Amino acid sequence: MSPARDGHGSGGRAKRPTMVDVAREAGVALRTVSRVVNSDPTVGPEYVAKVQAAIRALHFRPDERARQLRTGVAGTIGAAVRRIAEANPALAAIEQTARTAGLTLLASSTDFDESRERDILVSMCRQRLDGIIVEPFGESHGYLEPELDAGMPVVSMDRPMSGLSVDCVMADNASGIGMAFHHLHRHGHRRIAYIGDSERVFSGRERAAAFRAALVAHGQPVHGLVHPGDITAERVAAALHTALDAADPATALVTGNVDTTIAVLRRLGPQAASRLAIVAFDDVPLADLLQPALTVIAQDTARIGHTAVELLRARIADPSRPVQTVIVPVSLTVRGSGEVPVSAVTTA
Amino acid sequence: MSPARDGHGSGGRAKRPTMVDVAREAGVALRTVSRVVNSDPTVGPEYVAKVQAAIRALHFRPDERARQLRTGVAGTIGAAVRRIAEANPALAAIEQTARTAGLTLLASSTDFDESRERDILVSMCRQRLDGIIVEPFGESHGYLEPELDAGMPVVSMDRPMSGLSVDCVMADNASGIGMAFHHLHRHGHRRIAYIGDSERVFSGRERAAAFRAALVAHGQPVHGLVHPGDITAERVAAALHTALDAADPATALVTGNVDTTIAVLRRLGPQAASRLAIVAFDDVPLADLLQPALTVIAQDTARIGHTAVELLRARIADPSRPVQTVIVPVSLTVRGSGEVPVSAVTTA
DNA sequence: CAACGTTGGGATAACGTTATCCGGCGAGGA
DNA sequence: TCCTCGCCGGATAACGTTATCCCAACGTTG
Repeated sequence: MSPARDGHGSGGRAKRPTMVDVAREAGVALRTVSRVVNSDPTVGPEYVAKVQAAIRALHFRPDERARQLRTGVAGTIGAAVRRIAEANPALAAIEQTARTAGLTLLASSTDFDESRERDILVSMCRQRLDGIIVEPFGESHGYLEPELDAGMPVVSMDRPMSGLSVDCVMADNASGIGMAFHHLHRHGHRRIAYIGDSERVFSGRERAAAFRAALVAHGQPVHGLVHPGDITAERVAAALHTALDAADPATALVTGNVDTTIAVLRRLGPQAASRLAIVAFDDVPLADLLQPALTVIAQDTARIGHTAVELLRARIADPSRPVQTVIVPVSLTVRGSGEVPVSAVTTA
Repeated sequence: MSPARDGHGSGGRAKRPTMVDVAREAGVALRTVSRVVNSDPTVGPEYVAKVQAAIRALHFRPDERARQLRTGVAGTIGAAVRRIAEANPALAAIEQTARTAGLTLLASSTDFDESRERDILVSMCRQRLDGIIVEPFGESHGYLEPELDAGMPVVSMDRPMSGLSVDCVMADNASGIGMAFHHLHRHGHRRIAYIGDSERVFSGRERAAAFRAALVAHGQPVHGLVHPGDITAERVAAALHTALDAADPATALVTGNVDTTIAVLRRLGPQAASRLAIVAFDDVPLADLLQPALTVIAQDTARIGHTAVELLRARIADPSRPVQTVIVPVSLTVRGSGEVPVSAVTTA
């Protein structure tokens, strides 16, 4: 019922006031308004007061686009991640760190779609953002090379960027898988299976390889125990069947990422899941409320996100600094599912 | 190891090519380049080819900021929600719908902080976005009034915007609470308690009021059964104590939002939780993996997000259209926790 | 008293794009 | 053959801001 909205006579859009309007209102030069807006200290207090009064009276808000066009800096960095709007603690850390550094964050979901990823990155370049953090999905990022040459700072997160030498921060996948394996091994398990993401994806490739290495290091046969692939209900079901319904069934399971973990738990159901030792790579929201609570290899997502922003800021500050890759350690969080003893299976 | 990155002699930033450079390279006028970039059909094919070749040769990318400054439209809408980077299906729907409409989405977390919310909204106004979707948190949004007058389209989501007449889309809180109550009542429960968000928050207020109304409608006493408040472990524990350890303990529980639900489940622990009938307002990720699986009142988040974008687009297209509030129905998802019989408690 | 730094504000040229206005050129009609 | 009309490309003025240059006024000093 506010009369404000449908005013302006009929159809005439209210033009926003500009600095010229403010200058006229304050009876002052344009340059002075600019100085006040940028809180330049060389303006007399009475002028400052006059200008600020005019700004308030006219409800003036400087146009950020014009400022960016003129100064060249955006004060904004982009983040192209697989999914915003899903639990993504690294993105939360990025946002937090960016905010602290006085940077606006423009986040977009690549949505596991290579062409969408490209659209987003190109769009971010067109917007002349100060830099981009990307969780790369596709395999060919050659189209970014001219952008890098033109000085666009880029940091990749979670996996390196195919063919491009950019700063990168990622978790220690190999150690994490090793820790998971050793934990289960220490609890007596000898037949340990792995189900994870496709080896087309970098992290899926690294984790599967690390698991094979762990099997070999412990003198175990690899056959039938390592199941990387697309995360579909059918494929996960097939992998579980191979691993658990064999003559010599696995008594423990390592899952390779959040989606795999959830698919496995859904497939197993509460009964079977509680009789199997499970260590999941990546922490899962509400993992502590499951039964048994989920033992996980947790990435230090806060540090990953923070590092990504700091690498980007360093690159923005000094474009010629050497390219750097940061590996962030992972940690084991014991909650119950990874400590299910071997005997639990035999009693089933 | 790519030689690309540290090139450019020493310290000289490679200046990006502009349309003038492209025009010179193509031996053509600036205007022609602009027409090609905007795919204006009145350009001869051989000119188009020449310009496109020059664009490719120079790796030219038009500067979006300049375009926006000139044309006035941003092609971008803002979303100020409580948390990106957390499960937020409505935000996912907003992003999806915006993308389909050819709009870029700029999402930011207000983070339950009123001053941060203000910063974000003002910043979005300064960026002259085409419109803003906001999940309002604070109580005073008067500072947005001049923006509305200046024609900034705003849509509020989940709750109305205090004192401002803007389009709004939200879930049917009252019906949802009513459905939850009736569901539990139909399963024989007579002592049903409610724990939810603070009544300072609009939805917390609406849901608590609806629950009180349901109690009254069923001739139940209200005392000791309705517990709105801040969502802290202590407060939730106290509320549970009041509701469950009374002389006439509650046998069923309605939780008022996701955070409350999780806090309640954490406090109860798996044993107690499985002996109590629970219907949660708002669906929870992995709700189906809990034991028992969680029965919920689910908002139609896809529709809410979609509607928010559509309301915004309609407002952008016609700023003088009447302000509209859309209430989106909720639905009951039966999974187990809401169907625990009364006897389960007495056997404890 | 004149010359000189210093402080603080005014005109004006960018930033890179789009849009308005216009002029050149080939074709069709008288 | 000349005029006019349609068509397509070229100079130029915006969009709203910041930054460069410059000058007026003031206080200080030789």
